[in-house]
Amino acid sequence: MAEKVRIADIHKYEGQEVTIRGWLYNMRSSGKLRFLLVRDGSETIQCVVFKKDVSEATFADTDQLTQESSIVLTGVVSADERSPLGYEIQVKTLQIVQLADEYPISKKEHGVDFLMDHRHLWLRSSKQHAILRIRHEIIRAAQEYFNKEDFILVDSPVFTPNAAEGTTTLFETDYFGSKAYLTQSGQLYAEAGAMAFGKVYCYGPTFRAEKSKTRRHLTEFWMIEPEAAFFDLDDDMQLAEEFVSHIVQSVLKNRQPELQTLERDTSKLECIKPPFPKIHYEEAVDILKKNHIEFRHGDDFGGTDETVISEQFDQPVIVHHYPAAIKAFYMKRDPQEPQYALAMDMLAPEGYGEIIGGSQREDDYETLLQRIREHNLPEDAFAWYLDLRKYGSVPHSGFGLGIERTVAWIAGIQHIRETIPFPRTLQRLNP
RNA sequence: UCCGGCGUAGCUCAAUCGGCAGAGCGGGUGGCUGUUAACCACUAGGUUGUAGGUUCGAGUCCUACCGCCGGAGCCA
Repeated sequence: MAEKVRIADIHKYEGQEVTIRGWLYNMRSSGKLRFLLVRDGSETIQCVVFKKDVSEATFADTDQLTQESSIVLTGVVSADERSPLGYEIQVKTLQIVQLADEYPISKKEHGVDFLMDHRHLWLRSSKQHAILRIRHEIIRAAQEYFNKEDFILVDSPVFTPNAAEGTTTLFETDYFGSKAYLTQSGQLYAEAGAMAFGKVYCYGPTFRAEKSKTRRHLTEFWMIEPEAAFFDLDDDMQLAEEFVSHIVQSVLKNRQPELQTLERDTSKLECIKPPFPKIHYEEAVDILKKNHIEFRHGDDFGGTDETVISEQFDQPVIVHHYPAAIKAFYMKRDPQEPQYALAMDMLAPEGYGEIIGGSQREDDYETLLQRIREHNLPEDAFAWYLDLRKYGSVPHSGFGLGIERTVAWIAGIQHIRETIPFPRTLQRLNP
């Protein structure tokens, strides 16, 4: 009985008979020869069927095979220079598990909309494999970093009774007769966690009902949000830069083949090491002025503005001290210059935009209550949040990192919709 | 919501000035003992997004609608 092996491990079995289980990626035939390209999720390998080496029934079976038919085959592993993997399998027996119907995704070009309609099948192709493996590595490395730094995972709820920030449109749902909203951030709950555990993070999906139609937007995206007690804005920025460089270096270390598949210029990633450049909002505005960009002082930066600012640097750049007027109610103001919030955004290089938004939080009860009133937010819904300022309030800070934008940047993908298995956008809820 | 673009075979596209709707891939049949998006021959496959209009004649021009894509605003 041949050992069942993953194709990724095939190099350990040269000269031995093995069984692999997978799907037919492609087949080429040449008279009495059949070349089956078989993938099993871990890798793809060419399997050679010689008519004289197999039974007549087995050889006849290969003629029926269609793209993506599921098969189990047994054969001997042999080294071969002509194979991209370095090995191929000389087939002895072949079992068809299921003969696939005509497969909609051919090896030629397809449009994005067609591929997205078949996203459940598109995930099988090599480019999507590479992207999602990099996504996996980014999430793994992010959790590894927080674990190493003694942050505790304290997840936030998805159903919430109120908006974290009054401005953004929320998805409304019926919650047994009353209204509930899908969360747009786990931050407020992470703050409660930080007061309980000191250092925490949450990781989960977040939802924005904004009608944004750009390559940087999804209606459902994943965010990882650390929050730490006794952290000021400087501590927060230092955490952010060390966290992001750990993620980039982990991808470089563990996902080289995937980066090559995507033809990513890794020299742009190798230089990502702390410290990152940190500039005041006013310095960022000066950069826009020098580049003759029309910009109204006091506004937030648009997509083009972000690109121009980030192009001045090889590394991600952190912009801090935004005008308080354009920032969320919970952000603490700078005591020296109260017109500025102790806020910071991290902009990814190469025009990939904002990947982190964070701040030091307002920790004074009266000030926070006043902000809630100024923003016309329901006081009773925030009673528990205000409690955090009544029972041992301390300076604290945190940030949120958008997973999909980070994947797009590190993997070098133009459009964010390919960085998540099943994207949800303004126009797409299926599959 | 606003601005711009595109809808032709299962898929990706072509069709000159308004004049017989085509190719490649995929499917089917046959051939080939080392193929690398294999190749060769033959073959099936169409309400040109929908509705109306102009014209001897519309894939092509006009109007409306529908769908999708890109960008702006807003944000991670």
